[in-house]
Amino acid sequence: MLLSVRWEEEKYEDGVKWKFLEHKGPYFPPEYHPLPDNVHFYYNGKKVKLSLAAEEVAVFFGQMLDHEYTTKKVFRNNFFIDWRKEMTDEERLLIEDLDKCDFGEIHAMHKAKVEARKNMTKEEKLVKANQKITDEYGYCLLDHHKERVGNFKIEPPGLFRGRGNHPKQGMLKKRLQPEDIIINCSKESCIPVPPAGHRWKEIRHDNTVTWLASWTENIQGSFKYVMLNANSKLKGEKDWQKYEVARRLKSCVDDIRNQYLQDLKSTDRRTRQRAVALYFIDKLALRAGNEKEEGETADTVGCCSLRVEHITLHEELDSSECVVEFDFLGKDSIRYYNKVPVIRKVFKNLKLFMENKKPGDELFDCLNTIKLNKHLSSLMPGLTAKVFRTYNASITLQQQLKELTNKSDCEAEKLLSYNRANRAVAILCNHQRAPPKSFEQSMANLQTKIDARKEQLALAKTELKQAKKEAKAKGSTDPKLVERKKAAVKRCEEQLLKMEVQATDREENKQIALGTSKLNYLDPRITVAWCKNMEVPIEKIYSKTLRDKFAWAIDMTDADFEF
DNA sequence: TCCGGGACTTAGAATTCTCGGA
DNA sequence: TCCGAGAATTCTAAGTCCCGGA
Repeated sequence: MLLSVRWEEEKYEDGVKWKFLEHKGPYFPPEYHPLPDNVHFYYNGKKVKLSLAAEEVAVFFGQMLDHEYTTKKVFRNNFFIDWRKEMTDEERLLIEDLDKCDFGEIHAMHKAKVEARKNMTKEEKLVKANQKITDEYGYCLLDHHKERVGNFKIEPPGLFRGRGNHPKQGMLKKRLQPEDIIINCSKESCIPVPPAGHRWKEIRHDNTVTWLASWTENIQGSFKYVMLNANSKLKGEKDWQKYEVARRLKSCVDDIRNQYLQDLKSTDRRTRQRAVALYFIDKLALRAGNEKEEGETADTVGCCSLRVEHITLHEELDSSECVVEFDFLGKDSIRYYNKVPVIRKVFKNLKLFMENKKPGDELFDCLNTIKLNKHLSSLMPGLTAKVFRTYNASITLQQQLKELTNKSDCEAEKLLSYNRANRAVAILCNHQRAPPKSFEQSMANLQTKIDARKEQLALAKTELKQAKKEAKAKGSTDPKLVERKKAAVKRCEEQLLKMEVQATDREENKQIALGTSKLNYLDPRITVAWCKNMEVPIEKIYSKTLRDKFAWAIDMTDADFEF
């Protein structure tokens, strides 16, 4: 196991990220194995033996049959177009309608495989073989340190699963070959050996970047990278820097806020648009909102790319004045819906920006993220729109923890408070999740348990009373009986409280994802300091992976740390 | 100033693992 | 000991932001 690295050892020269990098190259997924003889594909009711290439793609679809994706028109169309490209001329001539395709046996085979795997022992699941792959490909040597590689496995082929209403969903993600992969490593290192009979696309020695391998993905034409694990020195240092920038914002945020409040009155429309956008980014933790290529991705927006149709102005709503109602799809097509009272100057500006525009027109027609970030970096070096999210998330956690936790609380209560503070951040950042499938059932189960425990407690109390009475009346035959009964009542009460707290926590968490903010937005030093103050073990908050990732913070943080 | 390429962080879903209760 | 729910981890899509060239 790797030990966490200390950070003071060496400072990198400006622009040079590393001096020595050696690795084995990425791991390629196994080749496609043809279907067994008893599994068939049918077209129009007739058995059809597909060519290997077409069969592989058919299997991708067949495996997904339970998924909603396969019912969507766009997904089906894209899949069918790409599938036909893999077919032989003969197959193409025959298979002309996806609706006439029967993947039933392929689907059944897949389900049976999944089921069989469930019942396998660890050995059968090839745990050891997988460990061997990790041992061989999962590590690299970076400036004399052995470091874990994050995603050392090349992405297997499959059907593209874009989020939301993605125009390219269902397209074929092609199998990657070594010939597609660029390797990056030191000149003087052992160059990774490509799989037998293959060669790499290119070998590069660029020490100003942190990736070990890269390729161009065939759906959007974007780059993909093999990079280091989050617990690596390189990533850890970057993470630390991110929070230091956010802390610097803390020291000048008042000035910046005053500035944009002033700018709301500017005679220059561009300045006023920038000020309103900044007001949203600061107050609502909206993302910057880069421009996107139309038709290439799902239609989502952030602050700068908001359109008129995404907001509704209410002079008065629910006894508040100047309310802006937001309704748009953000990153990952997650809906942002919020009704926010704003100051009058913002409200008036919004009205002006919306004048004479159609619903599909840009709200901030004189603004984009480049202009916004240029302005921000002039106010503070390193300041960009996303720093506000980090800053507001972390400061909110710190404030909420102060407000909610008492040293005298029991551990379960402290953890509930922590989760509530975490939740406040997740709500601010709009981190949502689909409610777990079995949510209602599991809540009901928990309630049943709580009820049972309540009965048990009542019984224990009665027994205690009885024992006391008997002890008083005739001097007990068992002198420790009362003590034992007392302990039983106490135990019962503790268990009941724990369950009730758990139920509250779970209910409040139904549609909220805490993980994203914990992983990306909350300065871990706030949490480490809180744990020390509250005498809560860090393991209660951070999983093993998070403790590794935040090793730098766990090492360096004292109880008196202030964000 | 605009544009596209490039590198990196952030995101929810899918998959795998683990642990507590029957 | 077995099972299943929930936690942890993995996966990879989808953002942000910077840079360099025209």
